[in-house]
Amino acid sequence: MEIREVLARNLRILRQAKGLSQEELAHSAGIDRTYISSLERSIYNASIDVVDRLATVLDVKAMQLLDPDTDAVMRLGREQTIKTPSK
Amino acid sequence: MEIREVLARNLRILRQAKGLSQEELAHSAGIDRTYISSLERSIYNASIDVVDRLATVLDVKAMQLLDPDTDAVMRLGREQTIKTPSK
DNA sequence: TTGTGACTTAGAGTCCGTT
DNA sequence: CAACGGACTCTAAGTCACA
Repeated sequence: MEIREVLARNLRILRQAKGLSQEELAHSAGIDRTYISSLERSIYNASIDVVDRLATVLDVKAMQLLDPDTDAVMRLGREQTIKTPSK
Repeated sequence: MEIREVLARNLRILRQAKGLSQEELAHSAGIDRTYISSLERSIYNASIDVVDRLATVLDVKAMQLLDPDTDAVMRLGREQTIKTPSK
């Protein structure tokens, strides 16, 4: 399992868990919409900087986006759905 | 704290814990010698593929190289020192 | 709303060397 | 053994048009 596929899956899981479209996520992270699409299709080896920016928007740590454990990531996604913005 | 600095520190900690030189690590991971040096000095934003290959050589998961928790990484480093190659 | 191709450019990553 | 520089190549980064 390529690391870029792990990122692709986690990205999509967490993005959908937050109810965001690729466009919304892209805008929040200051990244182009089509680039998000590319990442979710494992086209590129993202840099850790991009991973970090996406993680911030998705309310997780950068390291969690690279976690191959899908279940753990989905649990994380559900938490994020419940723990709404607040503050 | 920039993500590339986190990687830089973790890289150096784990590499030294394994008693490897930059050159040895570079060679084992199929990466250029000077590039490892650059990464440890936070010059570049590595791609997740490079992070993954380095993690493999260092006997850790890719996600652990991006862990900002220095103590956790050092504990990991000590474990790796004890649990020698074997096999 | 997303996928895809075509494109440009900034920077990742390599290879030579010296200090 | 590591830091550092220059010159190079290749791909990620970023944008646009269109299905």
